[in-house]
Amino acid sequence: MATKGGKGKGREKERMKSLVRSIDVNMAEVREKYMPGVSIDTVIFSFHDDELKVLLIRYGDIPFYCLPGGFIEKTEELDDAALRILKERSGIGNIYLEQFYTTGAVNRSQGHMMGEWFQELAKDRDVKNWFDQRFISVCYYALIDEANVELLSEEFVTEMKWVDVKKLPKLYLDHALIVKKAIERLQIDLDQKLVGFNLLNETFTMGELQKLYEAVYQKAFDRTNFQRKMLSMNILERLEKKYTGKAYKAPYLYRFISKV
Amino acid sequence: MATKGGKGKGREKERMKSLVRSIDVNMAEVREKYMPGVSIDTVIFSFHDDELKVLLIRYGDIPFYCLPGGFIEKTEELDDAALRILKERSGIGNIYLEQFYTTGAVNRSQGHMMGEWFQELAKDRDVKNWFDQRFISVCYYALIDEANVELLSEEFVTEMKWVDVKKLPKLYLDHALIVKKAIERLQIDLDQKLVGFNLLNETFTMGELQKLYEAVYQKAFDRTNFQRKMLSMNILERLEKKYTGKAYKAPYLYRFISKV
DNA sequence: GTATCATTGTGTCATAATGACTCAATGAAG
DNA sequence: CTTCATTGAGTCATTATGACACAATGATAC
Repeated sequence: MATKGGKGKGREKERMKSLVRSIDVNMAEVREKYMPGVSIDTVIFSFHDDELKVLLIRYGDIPFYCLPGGFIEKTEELDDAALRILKERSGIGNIYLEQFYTTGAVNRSQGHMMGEWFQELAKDRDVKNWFDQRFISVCYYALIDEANVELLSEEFVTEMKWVDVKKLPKLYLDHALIVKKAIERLQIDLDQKLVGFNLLNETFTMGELQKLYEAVYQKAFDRTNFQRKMLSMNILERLEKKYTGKAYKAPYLYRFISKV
Repeated sequence: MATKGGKGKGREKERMKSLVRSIDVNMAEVREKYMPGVSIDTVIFSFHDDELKVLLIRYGDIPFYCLPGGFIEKTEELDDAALRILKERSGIGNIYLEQFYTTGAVNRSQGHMMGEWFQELAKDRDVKNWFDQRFISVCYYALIDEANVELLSEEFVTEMKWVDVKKLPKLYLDHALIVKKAIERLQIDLDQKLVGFNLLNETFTMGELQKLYEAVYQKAFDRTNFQRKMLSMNILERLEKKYTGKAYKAPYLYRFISKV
């Protein structure tokens, strides 16, 4: 996906603090600033064209995709770090975000030459030792509305795109496993915590809501029973009808009412 | 609870590898061996006298209790580290063990003088810097049968006991929060994964099973409906009656059949 | 205007699950 | 033999669920 320009100096400044920028500063500063051996990865879901998608990025010429991730400042809360990283990567904040898994495979950093790749990107600065560390990664997932997001890619990010979870390319290390775990967690949370808020527009039709559920659970539901169940939960407010211009009955629009 | 003696040289050797022993070896070796800034804490549940209990330990003269915890070797998988630490603390292995949360509050190590306490225990070795690190702790929970466990306390462990989750004393840092999160997770898992296996004897009565559920969910269930639900799941095998010597009808004994 | 058609909203029906009960059976003590 | 706490099983009303049927609707084709 093509990189879109930032909107102002504020945003540019934020970008300066990011993971990838960090390899451009003095390594001593990085070691001073960040927790060693611990990282954060985020699985950012969106829902578009009836597909559940995750945000993937690629650095430099590295031939595989990564989940947006970063490091934890020594004086920063875990949740805050995840929010900051998410903000830096996708440009948005104020989002539903949940920790769901911590991965720490010993070989996470082996066989992938991440150190070499970033060393190449960073040129004469010594970053290899940093990236060759074994990282224990605390994983969060987030849901965003693809339509409301302006993707801001960073200096060393050569690609950034939404990918259907059913068509994942080769991913960095165990990131495919992380996505799998995130979907499992999303399935549990979708019903219980009504996290669908962020994956749909403010208003939506019952059919759209059902397609979201079907994308997340990767199975079909009976249309009428689905509608009955959703309505019986008393979390939807029925609005006016939506005239689509299509040759069939106009569906009602709904909105979540339990924002509280 | 009084410390019970180990059974042999093998067990003694295992104890040598533990967290607390580690402060007795050269700090350079500790820094070489373990991941910096990352720890593991375990919430070990047992069920006895109708109470859900957690295992707490106390080091030296430190005036508050801790969850059994330890550090992760640089070449060790996270799950393996948790198993090892659990083995070292409680003496048992081969147990249901699940990661459920990672905590990393910045002030986890502040205001508690953990560095000072351990420095005192370790005498002339420099351990303060290690224990004054900010630790991000990956938390696991485990279920064990209190009756089958021989508690082995270690050199610097002055106390080790089972405590009713409803009567927790002052705990180290955010360990009370960790216990709370563990119970929440246990409530979710108990039904779905039938983890009750390890909290009861091989055979048990329906009343005992109900009391376990009531202790975990901290609410009462209707006796007859509970029995109906359990029996309808087809996971229990009815055995002979249990003659308790009490002045009432003898209940049946049951056993889980879905060990597969 | 009228017919057509995909889609939507509502209703039916059988079955399963659940919560609140009743009631007989039982095992030991007095 | 009576008493009594406890246990196992059953009843009944209510709610939830899965599989359908069917009418309503909004645009298009004629």
